Amino acid sequence: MISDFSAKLNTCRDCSEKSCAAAILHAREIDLIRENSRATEFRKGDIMVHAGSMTSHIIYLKSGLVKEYVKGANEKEQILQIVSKFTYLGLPSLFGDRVNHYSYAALTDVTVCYIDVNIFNQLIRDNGNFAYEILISVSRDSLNNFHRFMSQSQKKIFGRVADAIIYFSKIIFEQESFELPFTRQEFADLIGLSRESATRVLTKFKDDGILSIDGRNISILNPEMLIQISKHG
Amino acid sequence: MISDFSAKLNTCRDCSEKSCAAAILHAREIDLIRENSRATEFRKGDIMVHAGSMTSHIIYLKSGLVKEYVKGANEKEQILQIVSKFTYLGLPSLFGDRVNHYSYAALTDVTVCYIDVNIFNQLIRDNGNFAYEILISVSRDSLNNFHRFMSQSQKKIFGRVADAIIYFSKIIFEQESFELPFTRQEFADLIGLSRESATRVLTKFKDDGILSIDGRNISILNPEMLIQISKHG
DNA sequence: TTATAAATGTGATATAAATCACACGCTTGT
DNA sequence: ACAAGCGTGTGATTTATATCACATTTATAA
Repeated sequence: MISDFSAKLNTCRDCSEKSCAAAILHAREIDLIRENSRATEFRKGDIMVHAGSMTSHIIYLKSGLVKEYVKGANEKEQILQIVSKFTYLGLPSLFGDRVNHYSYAALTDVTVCYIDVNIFNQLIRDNGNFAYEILISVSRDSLNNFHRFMSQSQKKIFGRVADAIIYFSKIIFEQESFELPFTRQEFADLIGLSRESATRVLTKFKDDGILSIDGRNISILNPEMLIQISKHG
Repeated sequence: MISDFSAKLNTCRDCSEKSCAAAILHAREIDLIRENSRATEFRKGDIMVHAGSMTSHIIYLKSGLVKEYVKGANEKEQILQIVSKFTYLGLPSLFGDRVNHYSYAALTDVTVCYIDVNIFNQLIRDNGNFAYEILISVSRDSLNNFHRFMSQSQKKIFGRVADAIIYFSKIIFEQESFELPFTRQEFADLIGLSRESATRVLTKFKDDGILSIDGRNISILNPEMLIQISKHG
């Protein structure tokens, strides 16, 4: 973590990286956040939160990409999702037992705000509209996780890789060309495959002219075909 | 569905089947619910909600057991969870696109209350404490789904069946002996197995003296062993 | 009751994907 | 510049679980 002595100077009121939910807050509520939050940064590769630790602050992601993951029994990593900016991390854990159920690690350099959980809870109780926005966010997450779950449990490896590529293209990067922010192993962990299988499918897609692949750089050449594969398998 | 002309007579204020969240509401808010809700019943086997349909009312489950499920590509059913009484159905869908993402079917005879979604949303916006309770509920659900997901994607069939048995014993029935409220096929659908594999594992557990099985009636004879199996794989 | 369908158990076989094994680049640091 | 170590591709082999096929039991209905 990079220490940041100017942190307390953050001015939430006109922060350009404010969340949709925070946009709803009254000026005095924003000030309450300002007085009880702290901006900081993480470097690519840093572990931000360990699963199992207690939550004292909620983390708001201002910029960068973060992976949400857990380690299973056999130390096998399952990546739950890639989180991009303007998102609160670990909301479901906050409203449960206050123990973080997931780990978070920075995939790129990242800037965040720590907000005291008691203040955050207070805002939810005091401002139903804020609570409503948070509910929307938690719900969207829940549905997304479910869709990933269905992809993993019902589709074969070609369908799953297709889903992952579509996910990056549409949701994360909003482009047909992008650079995967991680290794093949992590790509495999995201969709619950072995590294070798993931590789094999990617090369197959390359050979079939569906993708152009150069290391971590991927371009979708045939989006229709990709959608077909996603649907079928 | 059984028609119920006395429905409008429900008296939410002293309803003994009120949710934790509703217990927080003020008298006038409860009255608002009463004026905009309707009690009704379903028979065992009835489909209550079809995935894909629009949400106009939220369903509160007053008694009985319900399965939350979806049908995958190949018509293969994945059961997400068994929902028991005092639970709102389909909350994540409500705060998303208002389309039901899951289907619901009654596993037993069931009594429910329909509550107008606009009223429900209004209550959330007006009463942060109510919103907070709903958030807790959505979050708990989200974490539970995640745990089931991990069980299915990382464990082998013996571990998965063990998890399912523990789930019924601890969460649903709170007893070591219980009657499964569905067929072997549905049991398999809950943990993402083929019917045959599910059967085989159950008979193995029976032969090993871990369970006593008579049709749908199951008793746990060796809970420690079951936990061991769950942990290992 | 009898007939018909649905649910269940169980062996044999098929198969998708993991695992194993190893070669070939790239970094990275001394 | 070289060694040491990751990350990556690719073939051969293994394995867990689905699928198939069929017998048996249990429900449902006429």
